[in-house]
Amino acid sequence: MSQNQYTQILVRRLKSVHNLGSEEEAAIHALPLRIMELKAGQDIVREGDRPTRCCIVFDGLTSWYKTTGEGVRQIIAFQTSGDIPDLQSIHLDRLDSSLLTMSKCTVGFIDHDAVRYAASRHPQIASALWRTTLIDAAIFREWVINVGGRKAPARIAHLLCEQVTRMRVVGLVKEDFSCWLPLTQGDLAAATGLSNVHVNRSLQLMRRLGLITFSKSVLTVLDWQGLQDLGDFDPEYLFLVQPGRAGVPVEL
Amino acid sequence: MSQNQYTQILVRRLKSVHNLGSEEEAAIHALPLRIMELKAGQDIVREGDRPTRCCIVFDGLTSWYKTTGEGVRQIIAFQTSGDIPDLQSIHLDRLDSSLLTMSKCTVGFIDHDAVRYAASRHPQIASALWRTTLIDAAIFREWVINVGGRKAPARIAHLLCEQVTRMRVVGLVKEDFSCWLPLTQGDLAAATGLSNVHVNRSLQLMRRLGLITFSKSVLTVLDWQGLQDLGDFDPEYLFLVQPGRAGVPVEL
DNA sequence: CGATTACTTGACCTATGTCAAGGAGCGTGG
DNA sequence: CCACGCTCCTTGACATAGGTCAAGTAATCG
Repeated sequence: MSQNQYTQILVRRLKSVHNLGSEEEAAIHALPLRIMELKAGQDIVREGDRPTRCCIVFDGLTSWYKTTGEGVRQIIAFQTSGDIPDLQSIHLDRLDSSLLTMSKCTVGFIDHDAVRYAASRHPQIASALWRTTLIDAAIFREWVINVGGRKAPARIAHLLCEQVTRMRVVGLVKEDFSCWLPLTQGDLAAATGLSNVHVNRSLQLMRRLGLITFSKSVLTVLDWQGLQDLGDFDPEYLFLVQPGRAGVPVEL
Repeated sequence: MSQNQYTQILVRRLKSVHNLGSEEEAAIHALPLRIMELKAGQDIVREGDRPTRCCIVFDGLTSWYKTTGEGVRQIIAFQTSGDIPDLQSIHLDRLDSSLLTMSKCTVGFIDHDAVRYAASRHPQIASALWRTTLIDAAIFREWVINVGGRKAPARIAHLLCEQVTRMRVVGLVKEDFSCWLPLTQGDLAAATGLSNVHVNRSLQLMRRLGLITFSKSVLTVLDWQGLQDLGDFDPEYLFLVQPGRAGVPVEL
């Protein structure tokens, strides 16, 4: 894959978040991007780090996580193709959580300085990036509700709905509503604040209800409406734009 | 209180988040601010609204909340003096949660257009505002961990630690480590994802341990270290700056 | 002073966690 | 190609944190 094909993924993502002109597109394509392949289970950056560059996910799945004093690992967010996990590090020098590859990943790195320069030259880019971080925050808010207010099966269903929805937007869900989701039941447990065993049992319930199939990292949704109902899922908080309507043209 | 005294609160807050020059200060003082007094228990804005202005809290306590399909109310965040709860609405037109006054409040409103204009003229202000929303996001992340990964007493202790820490920064905690915290046990339950009764019992435990006193909306911390230990609290995620060091001078 | 709201307590229930063991799949090295 | 050793999934028995219900008390307020 050429450099240009990677930046194209970034352009598409940002255009789905905010209007960008051709000038801005060119500026994004001109960003100095370093591509890296990473194995599964690697920390990309760790809590306490002070990175000087941003990470962009092009392929694979990554997650933010943090460990409590009692040693419980809590996953806070997942990122797939097009996501910029640590965009916030442009303005928050110190990382408050760790970023982990959940699978083999292709990621890119861009120096903060380059991002800042592009943003200062192109207010549209700055707006797009800001809006991206605001959507991330909206997702965190929904996660608070998910782990704080829903029962086990609903939590898991909600999480799966979110993943499928976000992956669908970037073309990672097949016609038959199946997608590659490289998460173990233990990972789902860490993301929902449940135990391993209980996730297992809840998944069995969801299978018995005919909602999903999930094995060997392949999730298939058999009953999308049913899954959304179980998970109390309403995608509004993801602030997706209708295809064709390229974001809300808010000017700085 | 004069208009200027209110904008002064805003200036102080933003300067604690990011470097601002005298020019930027002047621009903030020039913002058209409308002050309002609100009673306790009022929705300032609601999920689904498309506000055209930002809200700033000058006095009292407000909260973001959302209600699940099963009717469980989950509080997602609290705001006190100097906080700008719905700053994100500059870029996200639709609100994904509702903002409620937990007490009598003095709030101010500034039109989005005015904020955008100030931000476009003064990159430092734009950076300060962006950084503010990023810190909010860091707090959401910590809340995910809190409700997802900690036991009841730890959750409550962590929440109280956060509130006390944030209020201390803006001078709302007295010498004797007491502060006005207008929350019922039911509110604490909604914020921690616990039941009313269990919050009651956990608070009793914390009192028995000699950590706090909490009655009639007055919280007194008797053992700050003990409370932090119980709550597994580390304030790093709040990105406070040492007094004197006015934020990290990151340029757009 | 009655009504309302918040707090407290006890009894009981259940969702979820913990522990432990077995099985299935899979990559690696001999 | 087998065998070992992973890691993950599954299941059962049991434990417990926390929820629910219900009633009573205390505080607050018009």
